[in-house]
Amino acid sequence: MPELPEVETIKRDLEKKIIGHTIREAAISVPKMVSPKDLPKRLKGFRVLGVSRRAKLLILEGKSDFLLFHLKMTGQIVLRPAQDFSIKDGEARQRRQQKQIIFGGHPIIGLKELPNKYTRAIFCFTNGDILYFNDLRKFGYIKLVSKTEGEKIFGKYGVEPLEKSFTLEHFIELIKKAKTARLKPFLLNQEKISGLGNIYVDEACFLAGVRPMRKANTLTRREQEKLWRAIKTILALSIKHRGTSFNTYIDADGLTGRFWKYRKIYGRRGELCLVCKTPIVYTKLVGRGTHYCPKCQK
DNA sequence: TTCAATGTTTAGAC
DNA sequence: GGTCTAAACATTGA
Repeated sequence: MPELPEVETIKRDLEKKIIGHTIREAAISVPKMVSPKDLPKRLKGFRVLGVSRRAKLLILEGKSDFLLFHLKMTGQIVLRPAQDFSIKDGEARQRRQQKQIIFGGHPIIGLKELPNKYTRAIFCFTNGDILYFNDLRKFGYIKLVSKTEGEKIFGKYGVEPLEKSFTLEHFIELIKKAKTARLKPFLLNQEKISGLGNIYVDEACFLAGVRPMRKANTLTRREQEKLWRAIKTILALSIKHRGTSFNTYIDADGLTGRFWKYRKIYGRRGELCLVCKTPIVYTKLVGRGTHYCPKCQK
């Protein structure tokens, strides 16, 4: 699922747990998802000094390197705290369950054991905590880069929509440059604005009352402003609800993303618009499933 | 069997 | 240089 709010949620949860901790050992099972090839060797003794996010990239900051995670469509990060062996068996299991924290990503139903068949990399910390990188479709990647290389990668991404630098003026400039591009590909383009994915593009367009297939340069000033505001509103709302989970990975732990319940348009194919009761239209746009209300969105 | 899925990159056409 | 499209990556489930 990982779009900006999901990665941001992971980032906020992780930084509370792993800053200052050191990787004792790393193991990878799908080499093509990882670079450089000798990553496990090079990660020995990697101390996490900070956790951050750029676009949809999760970043563990080391002394001289960045460890980058991209979860793509089905990536998932789980931190399992060290198990407490000092308490009795049944109790330990229960406590472990309570302490087991899911840091978002794609929910894989019915696979609660760790590691599981989708586990692509494992990082063991010296304090006993274990970080799992799971990815059903193997689209994601893990990359250890120097800080210089890292900055180069970050530089390719566009403005962060929740930062102050994402001003209305800046947004209007981008729209101007986008010319005849349709809103969907324009908003999905990470080099323009970074972090929006398919769900939030549909949601933002709905909130702004504009159709995803509108040409960017046909927006009125009023629509530009509404869309700008909608992007920030939607992202902030989703972060508040810990992002989007299509399903719950672990039941009743209160830690799964709740934004799914608040979505107004995405994934509601065939249902009625919550505002005007018109059937929601589903179509394909630039190869992506796209939803809009033909009455509310112009 | 066929289609679609939360992301990104690339190739080719215009 | 830009934009658009389809395809590729790999897997599952409806």
